[in-house]
Amino acid sequence: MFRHRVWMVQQEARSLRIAGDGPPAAFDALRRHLALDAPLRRIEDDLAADRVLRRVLLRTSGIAIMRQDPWECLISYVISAFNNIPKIRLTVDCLSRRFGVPLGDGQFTFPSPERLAEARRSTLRACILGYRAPYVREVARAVATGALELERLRGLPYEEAREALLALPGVGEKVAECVLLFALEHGEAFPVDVWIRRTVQTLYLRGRRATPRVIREWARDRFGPLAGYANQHLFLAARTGVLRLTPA
DNA sequence: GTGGATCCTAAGTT
DNA sequence: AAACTTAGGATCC
Repeated sequence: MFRHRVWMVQQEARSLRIAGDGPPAAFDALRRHLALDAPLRRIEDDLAADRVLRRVLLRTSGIAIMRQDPWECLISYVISAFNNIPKIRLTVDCLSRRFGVPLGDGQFTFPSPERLAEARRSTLRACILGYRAPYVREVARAVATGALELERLRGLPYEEAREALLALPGVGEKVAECVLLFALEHGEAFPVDVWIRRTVQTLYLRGRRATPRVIREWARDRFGPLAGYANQHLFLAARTGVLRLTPA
């Protein structure tokens, strides 16, 4: 589902087949949403200058970083903290059913900031948010009142956009970097979770330990505007197990 | 082999 | 720096 419309997107050998009825403008918007316009050849050629990535790319080539909706992305990652993926899905589905707009076919849109901002804490907790409930509501309130203008962060320098996100409750370094990279088009963002940390330590630091902050700064220094793409190739390789990493 | 109790884990942040 | 909600997976009867 994209912008209140249901689309069929099917993976082909080296491309995507998109089906759905809507004006050409909506189709183009979906293409940009999926980042089908990203210059992957050039990006990967650049990254391949790095010895480690050159090897990783053999297994991960072809991925693009979607341009997600900032609001939906922000809330989703606030929910993701210290949580697991199946449960994150349950929560997002629950919130959509209770606060989203029904599309008539059994599906619901992601809830608006306004609806979440006025949600009762008890209702939020019913969606298994647990201790994150007040975070979600406060973030929703910041967006609903205009105290936080997410779209404006897109055009700000990376550091400034980052600071604005970190000021929100429930948003730490990792979540902020995710929103910067996946929604706000800040390509130098480098989210460090346990997988990325382990991978970087093993492949680049000879197994030596480093804090998330050190790793993030190291990555930005090394890969610049492509740090985010480097991150995703390393992450995918780690999670799909093609690197045979020893757990740290 | 199936079912249920129990323990552990999980896309971090405060 | 310890504590945090809680569903799902792993382990063990």
